[in-house]
Amino acid sequence: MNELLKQDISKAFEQSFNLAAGNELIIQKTRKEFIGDYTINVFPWVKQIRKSPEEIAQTIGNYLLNNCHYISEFQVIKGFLNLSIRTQTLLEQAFKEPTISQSKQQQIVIEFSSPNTNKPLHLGHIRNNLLGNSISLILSNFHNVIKVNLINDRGIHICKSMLAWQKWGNGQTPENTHIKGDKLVGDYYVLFDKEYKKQIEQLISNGYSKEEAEKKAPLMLEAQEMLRKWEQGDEKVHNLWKTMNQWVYNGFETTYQKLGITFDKIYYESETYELGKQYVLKGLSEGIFFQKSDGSVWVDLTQDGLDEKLLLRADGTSVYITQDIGTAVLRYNEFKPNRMIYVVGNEQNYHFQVLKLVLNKLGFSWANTIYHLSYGMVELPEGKMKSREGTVVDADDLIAELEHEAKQIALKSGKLKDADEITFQKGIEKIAAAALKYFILKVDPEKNMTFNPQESIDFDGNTGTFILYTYARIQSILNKASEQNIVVQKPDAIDINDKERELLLLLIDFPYVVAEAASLFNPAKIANYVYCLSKEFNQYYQSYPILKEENANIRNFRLILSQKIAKTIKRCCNLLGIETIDKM
RNA sequence: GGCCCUAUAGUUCAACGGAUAGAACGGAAGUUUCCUAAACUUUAAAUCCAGGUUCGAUUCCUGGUAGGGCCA
Repeated sequence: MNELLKQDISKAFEQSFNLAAGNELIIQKTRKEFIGDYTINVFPWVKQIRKSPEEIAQTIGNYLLNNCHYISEFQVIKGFLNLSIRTQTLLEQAFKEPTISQSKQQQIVIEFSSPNTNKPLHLGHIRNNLLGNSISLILSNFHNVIKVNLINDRGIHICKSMLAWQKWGNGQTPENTHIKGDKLVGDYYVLFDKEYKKQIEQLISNGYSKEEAEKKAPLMLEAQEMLRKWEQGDEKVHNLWKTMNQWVYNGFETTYQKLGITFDKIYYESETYELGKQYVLKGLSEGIFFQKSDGSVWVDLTQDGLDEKLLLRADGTSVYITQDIGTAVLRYNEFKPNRMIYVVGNEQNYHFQVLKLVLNKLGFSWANTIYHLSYGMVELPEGKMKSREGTVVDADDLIAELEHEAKQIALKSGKLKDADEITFQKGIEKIAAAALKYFILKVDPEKNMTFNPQESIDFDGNTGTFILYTYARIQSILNKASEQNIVVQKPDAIDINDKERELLLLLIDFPYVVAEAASLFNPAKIANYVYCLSKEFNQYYQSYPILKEENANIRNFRLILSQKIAKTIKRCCNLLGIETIDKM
């Protein structure tokens, strides 16, 4: 519809004013207080044409009315040209299958999640996972998408939890404690920190400076020793490392399943950091990087407006970026993607600038295909989540809490009471997941968002529940229709009311919304759209009978419209990684 | 100290440079003999400040202020 209008309006400008409308031509929806469906604004051309806005709009309007069969009337208000589309055309457009994309255009690798194996997943990870997953789903309409995860499974922080377990673990395992693996390991990480702090305080009271104490604390020295042993391939350390990491992976898997997240390929930092090191050393020998007197390797980015950046520590151990270099190369060689997307928080904006530059300097022309999909932090009302202060919102706890709340509401309202135990539980889980996913995804990714644990996530208003409810309502109507042996079929020529018109226009919008979401990497566009569609339908439902409409032709139309809306809601939900349910 | 990001009702979010800035929650007032009230209707309430560009600025530019982040 949009394209068609654009073409014809461009033609109108050419024929009437011998002028290319160009990029200035923007079609928007007519505001509700005016008559019309689509609006263009002729102000941009007033200077060139040297006529009044009203005159220009009038001319274009006349041209369209005379030359385009689908325009039924137009109105000019100031510089705005409001066009009305023939109902028949709207019906055709709204009910045809949306052609989102014909062929897979590009190969895209998208990395998201990227957890550390020393801590359980929290709300920040949830945002990352949901964004990555939804964007993959959206892009899959246009491209061949490969979802990858990079697990940060090595380094000093991992050794800390290993060391603590070794010292104080008493042979605890997820099996014998019934504690989820990632939680158990996380507990030991916290324990390390606690004991480490005690040692620091002890040393300070013995006259050490804070800095000295932090370096000299025996626990820290032991952890560092463990890391060295790990890097040398010490068998005992490696066995412990493998065991504990496996606990964590099992734990993560449970959470991923709850969120409906899967990956096509998992990379481990322990398998890529050596490769990264090789490239850093290669760059050093080629004079791309330089070495400081202590032996550390750096890259000078002052020419590019940045600082010098450390690539390899003095003791030869690698830093974050070292392994990112290795992983990028590995990934490129494996998939030869046209584009590599990294879904990583905006705290790492600088890091990715550096990564791109470093890869460029190493001569990888594909470095420019890297796109850092940067998203804002999830904050609490009192500020950042801090694990030390215990304010981190744990992913599993949050999901459990939401399920509990959904259950209470369902029991109280008597919903789902006919369902058997399993269907009921499944329904609750899906409702809770939808509420969480929608809550996170409706916010523009680049913005920081606030999460209030007390108020938690709403089940009323602009929420995932509302969307699911609308869908279930329509399913209920359609089920009743089929019970009454009413066949949903195309109606004959029909007059439609304003609400129906609004709904048709929204349906026509769907493919454009998906395209916009894809080009902006922004699932919030889909979320806003589906909310708008659901709200519009609920209002419609309230004011007009659908199944109970007596005129069979109108009833037919209303049923087929409802069916189409349900289908579109479901599509949107699926793009957000949300599963719909037929009853609630 | 250098660089980056953000700023919209009491709160959480919308609004390709376009018409009277939309919603939700919360507040106030209503709607169940009728297709699911997790819904619907009515109502009060906002663009951080000062300049600039433009026919037109919440949106773009400059300078403040406040918050967040990154690099030392």
